[in-house]
Amino acid sequence: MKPTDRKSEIIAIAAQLFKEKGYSAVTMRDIAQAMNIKAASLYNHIKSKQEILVLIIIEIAEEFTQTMETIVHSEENTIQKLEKVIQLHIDITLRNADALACLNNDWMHLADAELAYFIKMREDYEDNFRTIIKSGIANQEIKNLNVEVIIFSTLSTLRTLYLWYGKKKSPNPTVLKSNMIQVLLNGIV
Amino acid sequence: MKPTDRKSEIIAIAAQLFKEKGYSAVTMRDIAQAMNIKAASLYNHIKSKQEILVLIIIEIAEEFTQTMETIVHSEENTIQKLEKVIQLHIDITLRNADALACLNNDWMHLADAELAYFIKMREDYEDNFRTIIKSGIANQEIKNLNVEVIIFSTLSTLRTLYLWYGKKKSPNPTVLKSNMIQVLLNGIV
DNA sequence: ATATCAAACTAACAACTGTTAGTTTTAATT
DNA sequence: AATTAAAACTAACAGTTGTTAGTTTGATAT
Repeated sequence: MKPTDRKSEIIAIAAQLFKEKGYSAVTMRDIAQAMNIKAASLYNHIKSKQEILVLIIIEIAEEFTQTMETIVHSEENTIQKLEKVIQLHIDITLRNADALACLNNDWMHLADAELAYFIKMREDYEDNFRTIIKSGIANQEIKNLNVEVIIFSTLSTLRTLYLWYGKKKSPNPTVLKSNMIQVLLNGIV
Repeated sequence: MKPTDRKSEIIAIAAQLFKEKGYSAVTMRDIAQAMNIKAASLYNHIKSKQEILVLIIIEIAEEFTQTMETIVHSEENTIQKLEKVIQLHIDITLRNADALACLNNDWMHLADAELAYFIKMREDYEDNFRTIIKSGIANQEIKNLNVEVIIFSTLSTLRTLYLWYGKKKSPNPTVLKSNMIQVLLNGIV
């Protein structure tokens, strides 16, 4: 019935719980109970609670980083690049909203090497986004507004999509994408 | 030197710590240490850790609720109302970014009555926002796009302002407000 | 000087935390 | 039927958690 192995199940369930209550508020016993096993049994599959967090966050962060790298170096115009970025966020949100919530809220509970790695990826991502916007302003494809405000308002929306998707009133993916492009690029007025 | 009483100091320091690590990851000993006292001494001023959370979140939530109520019932046009909402979020972010972070990330750790009260306020806030947008679309002051997408992208940006404000690259409040209005209302293209 | 009171302290608690060690169960392979 | 290995179990640990009880300190008012 379930083609995924036990470790993947643990990670999926943990991500779900982390989304609801946050990493620190979720105990190994909570995760175990959600799987109908005892906490100690989890350690047959994973090394530590930390490892679960790392596996949830880093994979997704790398996907963002790599796809953004591809987009920024492509030959498309600014508008097309921004549409690709919007698509990227919508895709990952639809595929793994729980992990995305975890990445957004619990990244600071990563330790040492992984924390540094994550922060580096996030900075690179924002720098690439900034490059797209600046070049768009230079070409006059984008209005000459404060670059940081543009980056911040766009990324804020895309990063918190997971909060809204799944609500009863939220539109289907196709409508979401086209309306999101309209709202973020052309405004609402 | 400090006109605030001890209880207010505890709440301010706790909000700061909650912002950095989240409610569950911050211990009473952490809060005490940041004040150079022992954990038990905190209980001369506050009833419980829960009470700290309630005091941080509810006051701000009520301010949002009340001001939004005033805005939605005012005689201004849709654009003016939206500008007032943007101003509201910027004002509170500048005045109390820590509490805002706490409201956004830790509201689910409220208990019972306060949790229900908070959720009610948040729903009312969103409903009032929806009313403004719908009436704006009806008047043709606002484009006829998906209402939920408009609400979600605007509120996402305004709610996470605290994440960006204070960064070195962030603009001063006046520039922030005018650019934010431009970006959110008229778009970037 | 004495009394007062807020605000600090020490000491301790019972419950809960992540994790380990060693054992038993379960199911597939030989 | 015997062997193996994955995956569950019980029991326990050392450290941390929020909180309480009772005591001492230090400044202010009498």
